[in-house]
Amino acid sequence: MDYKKTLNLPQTDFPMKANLAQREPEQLTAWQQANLYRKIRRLSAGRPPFILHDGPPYANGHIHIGTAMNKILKDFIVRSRQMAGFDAVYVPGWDCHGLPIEHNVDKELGPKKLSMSQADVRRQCRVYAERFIDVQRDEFKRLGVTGEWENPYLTMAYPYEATIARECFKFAVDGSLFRSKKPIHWCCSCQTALAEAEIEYADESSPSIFVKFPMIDDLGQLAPALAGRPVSMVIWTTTPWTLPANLAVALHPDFTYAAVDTGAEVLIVAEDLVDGCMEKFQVADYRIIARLAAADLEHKHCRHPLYQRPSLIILGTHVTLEAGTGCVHTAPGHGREDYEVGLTYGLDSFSPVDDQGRFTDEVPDLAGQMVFDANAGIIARLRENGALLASEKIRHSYPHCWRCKKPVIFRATPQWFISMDRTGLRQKSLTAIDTVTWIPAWGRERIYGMIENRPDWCVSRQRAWGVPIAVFYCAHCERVLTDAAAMETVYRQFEAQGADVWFEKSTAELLPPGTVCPECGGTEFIKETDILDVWFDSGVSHAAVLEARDDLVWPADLYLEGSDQHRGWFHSSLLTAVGTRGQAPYKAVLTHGFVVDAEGKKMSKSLGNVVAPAEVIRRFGAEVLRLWVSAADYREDVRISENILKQLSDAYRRIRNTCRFMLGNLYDFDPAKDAVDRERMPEIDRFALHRLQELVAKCRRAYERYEFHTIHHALHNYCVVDLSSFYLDVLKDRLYTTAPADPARRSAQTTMALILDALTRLMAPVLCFTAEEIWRYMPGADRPESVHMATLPEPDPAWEDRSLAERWNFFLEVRGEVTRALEIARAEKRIGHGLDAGVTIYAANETHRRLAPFADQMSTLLIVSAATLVEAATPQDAFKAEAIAELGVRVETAPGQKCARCWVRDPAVGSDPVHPDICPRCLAALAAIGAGENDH
RNA sequence: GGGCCUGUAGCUCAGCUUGGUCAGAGCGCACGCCUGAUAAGCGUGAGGUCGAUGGUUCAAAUCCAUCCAGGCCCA
Repeated sequence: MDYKKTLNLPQTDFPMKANLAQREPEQLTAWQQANLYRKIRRLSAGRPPFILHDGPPYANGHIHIGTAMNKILKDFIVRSRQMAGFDAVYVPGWDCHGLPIEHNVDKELGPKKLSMSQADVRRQCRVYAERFIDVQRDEFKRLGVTGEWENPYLTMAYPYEATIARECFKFAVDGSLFRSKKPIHWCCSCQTALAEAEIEYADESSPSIFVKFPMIDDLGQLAPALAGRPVSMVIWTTTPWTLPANLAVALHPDFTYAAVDTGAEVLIVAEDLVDGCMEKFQVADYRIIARLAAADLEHKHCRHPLYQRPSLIILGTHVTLEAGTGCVHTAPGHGREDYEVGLTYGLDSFSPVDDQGRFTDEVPDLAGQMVFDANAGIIARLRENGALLASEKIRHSYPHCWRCKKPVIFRATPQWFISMDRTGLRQKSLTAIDTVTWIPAWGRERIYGMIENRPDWCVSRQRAWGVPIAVFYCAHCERVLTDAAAMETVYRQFEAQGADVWFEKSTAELLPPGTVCPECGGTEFIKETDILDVWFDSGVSHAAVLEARDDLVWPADLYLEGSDQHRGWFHSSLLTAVGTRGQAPYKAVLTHGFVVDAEGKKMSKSLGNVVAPAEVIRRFGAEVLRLWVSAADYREDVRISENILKQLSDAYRRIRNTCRFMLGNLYDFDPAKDAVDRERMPEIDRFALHRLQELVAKCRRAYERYEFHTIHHALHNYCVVDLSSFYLDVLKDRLYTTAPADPARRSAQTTMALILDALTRLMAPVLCFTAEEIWRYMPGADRPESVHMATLPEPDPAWEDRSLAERWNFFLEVRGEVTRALEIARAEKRIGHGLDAGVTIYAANETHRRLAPFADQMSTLLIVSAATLVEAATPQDAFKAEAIAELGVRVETAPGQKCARCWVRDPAVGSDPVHPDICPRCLAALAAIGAGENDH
């Protein structure tokens, strides 16, 4: 007889092979058709909100692996908070304005751009951004990320643009917004400001000159040897044309400066550079007559080499010994570092150069000359004055305009700033930082240091694609118009027609008639045409999104971005919120690291180690990508490689198969009718469920703390260690060989159903596709239609039993010793399958006492045919346990014949005349099934 | 050059706060078993001087210093 047909072997259509790349899109479509997202929203009405506010990615190009990780992490949080009982609305956003898009549009337009108005160019930029929002939206959805994809926020949406303008105006009203000159890259040929990204570096030949700045103050007090001597600071520069704008000479605070007597005069240079300089100046005979600390020279004055005006000696850490003299010519209007250091000494950003690069009337002797052309004349004048110590040519890397390829200059132009200190923004922000939970905690130090030290926020850009700094200033008194009612009429127009109206309409058309300057009574106003830094755009998302939408709350519960955003979005959001509302816009800020390659190196095209999310999805599925995100401790940098993805595929298959096995054994189980009460369950089932509670508790805690890698390891370990290699393995005999409705079998099924239910819910935020797939196959009807409408399991105290767990954990240790003994017998070819074996377990004293309760189920639990517990010392020839005292194992071939049905060896096999090849246990099962009697 | 952070088996992670059974887990690998989870399942085993070097201590993966490698942000 074929007894196999009388067994309850697993049956399921749940596929072993996931075929993720193909099936995931089908699942996404099914969710969409079922309107799952809306159902979840309706289901959550009235629940407490949990708002993760999305930091907007830039609407340009395809998503990369880092963006994918960021969005997947957000999805874990949104889904797990949703399933934890919150109403977790997630509104994704896009950052739409800014230079990269404007550049790409420029490239696409080519020469056509020249004939287009700014408004036309802006329209093209808008179309471009829309295109990539669609691309990225599809890519994000493909990752399984849920949210308001049909209703995202866009920084270029008209109401959003109006909010940007209004928030900016608030800074104008409270006096934080001011204009000041600051040096920027400027192309004299294109007559335009250039961003760093628009600069190309190329080798250029420049003058290299060493110039004396005679001391005005006498240094006799610092060094008697200098009293009454002609003393000069010596500077080096490669841009002689900036000398007319010189206001200071900078020294490094830590360097020592040498006063070098060359006979006729005394020159001051950094001590370490004396010999090199003297060689350059062709001074053979010299000696150091004094050494001066930089700090002692600070605030002294020397004289400008061309004009009768002083130049201040200042200190700055940007000074180096790599070239020159260690004394740096400082023109705050013509250099970035010069400007920064100038600010701390209150120096003016003097920049007597016009839009075309010609000197202005502020330099009468050079007025009208192009700066580069002026170099020769300036050098000649210096030589005449006796101020020139050396002059040569050098080739060095110099910035050029990306468009016209001509060399660019640094030139101070009027820019708009938000002051960090006029209204106490810095201090208020620092205070606000400590009301926020920073995860990891060092995030607090990082942003605190940045806010503490940052300069005023330069918010103006001389570009086309952005939101204007929508303010007017009085043509008469130059003050910013702060008439809120008048300005509100402008912002209403933004709301209705977009910020484009600012560029399309005249001042008179924008402002209500009769608008008067409250300061001076003037009636003429000038419209500012600079646009805002895009960091301001995204920085006010808390106002444009959190405050504006009824289903969101201010402040957000959480912001989550890469650690670079301490300088970026966390930073700009903090400043705009504190400046206008006095509080941080977030309760907590979570940061993740960057995705790096197998060696921990950053990804770059040149290294060829870039991993594209689309490629990972195609080969492994989004689910494996999600598993990768869940497995890593994202607070540090996260590695990705072929090997790592392979490993996660294996882990995925293990989890999937474990669930599939349980599904296969639940094919005839109806929880409503067949479930078994705890009181009637065998201990091992109760132990499995106790362990499940521990798993649930651990995962809930980890979700709470956003520690997803803990969940991944716990889930995987539970599937492998608790289920697959122990509980489910032991269960097979009970599930397969007993009668279908045998209470023991029903108990096993009850246990598996409970485990599977909890497991599926626990994995749902991470493995959103697979959890849903399992959910559809699970037995029972009393369940939400989607796992994503369900809640996370909670640890159920009814299933907890610590003393039982303690007993069983000890038994598991013993089991480990027995498998070791079995392995030895297997290696000696005495047994093959474990069911070939009969074991005798020798235990004494305490060990025996703890093992005794397991005596009569030992063979089942060890999956051997016979197991006898003997209270005795371990005989010499038996296996002696190492880790457990007074425990030994003897392995022999089990007595009797192998039952043809259950494969367990039993001396009683053969005793039944009708079924001579099966055991009494199987006979009873056959009787219960009602099968067998008429089958042969 | 500065600020913040990281460095435990081939891989992903525990352990480090509160120094002394703390050198662990799973995967992978090797070998074996099974063929009633089968492009599955079970078992056993090998693998790390805890980035390096100094120091503190009776004792350091765990505390301190320096260095090396790497990341983010500035310059």
